[in-house]
Amino acid sequence: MTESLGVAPALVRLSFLVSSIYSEVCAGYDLTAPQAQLLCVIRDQPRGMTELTDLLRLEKSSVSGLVDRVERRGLLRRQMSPADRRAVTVAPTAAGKRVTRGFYDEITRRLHLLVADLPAAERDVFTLTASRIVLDEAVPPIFGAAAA
Amino acid sequence: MTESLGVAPALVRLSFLVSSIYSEVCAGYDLTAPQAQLLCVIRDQPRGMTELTDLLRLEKSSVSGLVDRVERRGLLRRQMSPADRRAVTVAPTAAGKRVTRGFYDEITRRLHLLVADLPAAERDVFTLTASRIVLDEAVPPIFGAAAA
DNA sequence: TATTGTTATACTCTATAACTATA
DNA sequence: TATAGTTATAGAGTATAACAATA
Repeated sequence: MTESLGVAPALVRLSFLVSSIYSEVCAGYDLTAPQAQLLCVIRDQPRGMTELTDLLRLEKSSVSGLVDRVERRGLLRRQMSPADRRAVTVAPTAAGKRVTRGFYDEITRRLHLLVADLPAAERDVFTLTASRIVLDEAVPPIFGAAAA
Repeated sequence: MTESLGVAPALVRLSFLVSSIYSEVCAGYDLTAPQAQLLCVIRDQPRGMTELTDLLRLEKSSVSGLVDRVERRGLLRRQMSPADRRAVTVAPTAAGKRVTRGFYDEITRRLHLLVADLPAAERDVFTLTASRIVLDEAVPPIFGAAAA
């Protein structure tokens, strides 16, 4: 039997734990957490800079710099939009896709391990409640498919 | 009825959400997230630099710099240890205690709001499972009381 | 005028490596 | 020698403000 923490300590510590695992896996791919997040966001479809601003919740100048650094590593490229000559689209390169897939799969594996010891029913209920919270709060799809 | 995400997307997005709220509240107190975390960790008792290294999972030089910046704002002070003349103890000032209390209470309030719309039973089960995970994984007590 | 994006600047955060002082 | 902590350095991340180009 476990003593329950309060809601706030439980959430803050869980967030700290997940972030730690995320960063640990990032390091294995020579990525920083923001870089990995960017790659995950453009995984399914190319995105414009303004769109990335919303998804990552960063200022546009921050996105510019972040895209610069990942581009310099050859993991993504900027594409000019034919329709709007101001606009830029960001898409992963072949190397970027490989890295993203490896990273994504390993994160998934590591997080499954985190709940592996729980009874299946408890695990499912927990995941469902967490899903409810993030869907209710309109958290951007920074990991996993955009829609259900 | 909500469609459930997978375990990994649910956890990653929940962590992103909690971090966003954490940072938002930090901004209201003119703190960065690492600074607030430091203040929360020394809230209940003074800590040595090496101890902070373990609690915050940072290198000692990172802790030095972080303590420098919070000290410069007058929110904590370094105290010499009488027993070991190499050792330093970090404790909040009166101003630091006030800021920490305000920050802590607001984070708590904001996170309670996050689960306020859930049925009480679901909320309790969710909190218990989250507690189990973080206690099993020996997450450092970066928020809330150290022990149960 | 509004929008898209970049650049300049400044500060925080973090790690690695080298260092000082004490145990 | 080992431990506690700081300093030097370098790079990533971020925001604000000013800017250029296009719509």
